[in-house]
Amino acid sequence: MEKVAAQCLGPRDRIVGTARSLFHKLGIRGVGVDKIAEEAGTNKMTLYRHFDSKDGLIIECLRSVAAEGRKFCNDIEAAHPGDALAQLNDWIAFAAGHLESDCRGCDLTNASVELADTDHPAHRVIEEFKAEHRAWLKKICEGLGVADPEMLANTLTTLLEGARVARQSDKRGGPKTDFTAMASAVVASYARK
Amino acid sequence: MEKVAAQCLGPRDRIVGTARSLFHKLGIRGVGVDKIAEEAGTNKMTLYRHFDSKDGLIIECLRSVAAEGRKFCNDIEAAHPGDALAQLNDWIAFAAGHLESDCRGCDLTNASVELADTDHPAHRVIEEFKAEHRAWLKKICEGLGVADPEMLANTLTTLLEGARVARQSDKRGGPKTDFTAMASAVVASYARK
DNA sequence: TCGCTAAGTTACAGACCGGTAACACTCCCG
DNA sequence: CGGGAGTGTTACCGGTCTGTAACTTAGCGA
Repeated sequence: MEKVAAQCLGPRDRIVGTARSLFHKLGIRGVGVDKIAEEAGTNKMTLYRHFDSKDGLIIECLRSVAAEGRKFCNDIEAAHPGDALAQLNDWIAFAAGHLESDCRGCDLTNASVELADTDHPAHRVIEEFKAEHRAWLKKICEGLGVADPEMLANTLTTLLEGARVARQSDKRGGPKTDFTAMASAVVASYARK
Repeated sequence: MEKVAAQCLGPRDRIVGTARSLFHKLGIRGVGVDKIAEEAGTNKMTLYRHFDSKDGLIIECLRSVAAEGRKFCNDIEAAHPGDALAQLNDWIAFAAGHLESDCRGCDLTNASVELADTDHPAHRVIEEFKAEHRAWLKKICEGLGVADPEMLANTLTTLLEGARVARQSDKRGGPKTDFTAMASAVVASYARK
């Protein structure tokens, strides 16, 4: 069959890419390793030669998602060196773009909901990235010179988290376009203080 | 065994109560009908006499959660008739209380994440309640006389949605206590306009 | 006491899942 | 040309899941 990803990548990368896509669409518990392997143009044995278990594949996928998130942050920072306001606006625009193009939310957040067991190693990866991202946004907010940069950063991340998860249970056009307005209003209110 | 709910209720109510509790703790896909029946002090056959399928039980549980949410709204409204600000403060306090006492978030939101298939009938129940709740909060915000009551209501619901889902991937003390501060700041900034 | 209904019990079917064993193949490097 | 690592293929194991069948028991009203 070799559905889509018949790219010139090794089996391992194809498996991670396919798994990420399927986990995103169907949920982690909604797809089996057999389907992942087949969709990646390989088979289950090869999958288990690269990953010790499904859980191992899951955390590899989440790490990959986190790495992408870090890259976005770095790109934003590199695009407007020293200009905190431009960086924040880019962050808002990037988030809004995500909301527009995709209605299944954040893979890390979804995983934390699906993997209810707190002891699951995936939670470490998720918590680490979320904390890192909050700290990064806080640093940017500090560059704005507002009164309470930490609370502004927390408000913005919470707002984004809510918008992304709400998009899955909100069938009006709402959250995607609303986010920019809500976030901008929050930023403006903090800047005014 | 008859774990906990050996109350004087019919099997049906015990099943719904137990299912809600287990779905909440372990996730919908993380618990089987057999475990639900056993924990409810009955058995699988009786469960299937009252519900046509696990999906049927799921939507019954979600309806029950939604009904509880409506009751909270009604209680808030009844406690401060005509006083929109007091109602809003109650809503914030109630939400903060929820964040403090529970770290597994909103059952409806979690279900919308777990049941990735958009055609699943549960999504109808979830979307309906979320829309209703947004409209209810919007009505209250209109009573405040602020400039843009709808955007304030959307900001607050999105903030709560984010705080509840973030609580599952945020192991610092954060979201619970932060929510009151963030929400109050948002309300204040809208009132000031 | 009779008889009906709701509930409990046991067993099972069929599907899917994660994970493994054994073996055949291909392709690249020396 | 030879050999070994990486990959593909098939079959299987044990467990769990939803859902059903057939039968027994308990309670309650007439």
